[in-house]
Amino acid sequence: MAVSARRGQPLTLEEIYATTLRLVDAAGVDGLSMRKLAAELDVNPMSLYHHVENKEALMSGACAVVASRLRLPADDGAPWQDQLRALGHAYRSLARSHPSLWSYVNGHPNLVKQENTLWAVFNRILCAAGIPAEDLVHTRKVLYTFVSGFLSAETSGLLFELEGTADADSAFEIALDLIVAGLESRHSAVAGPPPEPLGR
Amino acid sequence: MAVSARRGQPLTLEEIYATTLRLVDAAGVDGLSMRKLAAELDVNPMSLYHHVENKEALMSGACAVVASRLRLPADDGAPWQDQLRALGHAYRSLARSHPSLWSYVNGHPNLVKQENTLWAVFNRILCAAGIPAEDLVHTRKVLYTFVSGFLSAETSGLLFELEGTADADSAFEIALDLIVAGLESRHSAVAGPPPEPLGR
DNA sequence: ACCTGAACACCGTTCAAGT
DNA sequence: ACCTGAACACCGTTCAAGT
Repeated sequence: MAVSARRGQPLTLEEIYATTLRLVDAAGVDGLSMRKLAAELDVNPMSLYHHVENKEALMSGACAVVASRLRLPADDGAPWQDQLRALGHAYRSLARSHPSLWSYVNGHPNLVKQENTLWAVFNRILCAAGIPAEDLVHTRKVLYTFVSGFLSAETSGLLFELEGTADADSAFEIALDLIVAGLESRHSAVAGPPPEPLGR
Repeated sequence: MAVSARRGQPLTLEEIYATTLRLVDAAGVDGLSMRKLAAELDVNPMSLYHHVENKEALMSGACAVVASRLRLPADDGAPWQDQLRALGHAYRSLARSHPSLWSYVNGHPNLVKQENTLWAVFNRILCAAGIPAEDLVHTRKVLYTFVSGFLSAETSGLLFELEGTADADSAFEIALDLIVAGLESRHSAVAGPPPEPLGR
């Protein structure tokens, strides 16, 4: 055989990550091992190390594949409240696409480095909400932890059932309501014109 | 020897959990194994199984020990805003007492079952905040995920430095500000003196 | 270039045996 | 009652060897 005794074609990163995600979705992160992954790919366990440095890099790559699928809402001129909610929904649908992976990375944040594009969109919306520049970074971080916390609880099944989504759906709306209301009352928001920085 | 060839006295659950917490604090949850714990206790690895069913039960017990140390603020008649903030701070100090354990349980929520007393205090405060009964459960769950998310990010070092706590401290105040403001504006609050819109 | 087998240093856990 | 040693079925990873 030219390439392998067991497979007709060489391994690719794409199929490695795709199979990783399939296994994690099926059996959770604890149910994934290099050896099981290799078996699923019909390959010797050690072959994986020719494509991926180690298990941590494998997980990190799988996270990057998922993160790249985030569909950031464009700036359509809608009120910042609507744009913030749209961003929240986009993020939530990403988390729900791979629940086990998501609840895992929440405890291993070094696995994924957030893309600048997400922060840029987030900043733009918070500016439109009238958040003063000096509070922008802290406010963004806090809101990020809020929705991460909700999604961690949701994807791990802690507080809301994963099956009947109606409960979690309405809870997420309440979460967004609270965030929007909090931002509105703390900083007199201005929908259309550019934000005016005001002290607190 | 009456009890053991290596130790003068039998193992106790107290020292097992205390040593578990010490190891987890020092090396993280991944740095803990039944074998290392046994070595630290100067005991055969298999002796542990006489006191604890398995590793999951060990972790669950350690979590219960920590959770039992939560000092719930009493109802002192203060405005609900202050009581809510006090509850948040009590919870945060618990999380920060064992950061590695805390960020671990966030992804393994089945390890710890929340005590009714926490929910009872939480409910009382939200009632004082004027949350209608039909929204109470959802609102409580959402707020719980918010602070859990913040503390998960803090204890895992994702967004805030663990060393200089000033950054995380002020971020937590912003988080509480946002929550209080969100509750105030959504439901006309009805407790004690009128709420003051600015936190700090 | 890509894959493999054997080997190493770890795991959690079971079980029969010791005192 | 409490502890132990040997053993089993797993891990991630290294390394020299194969094509």
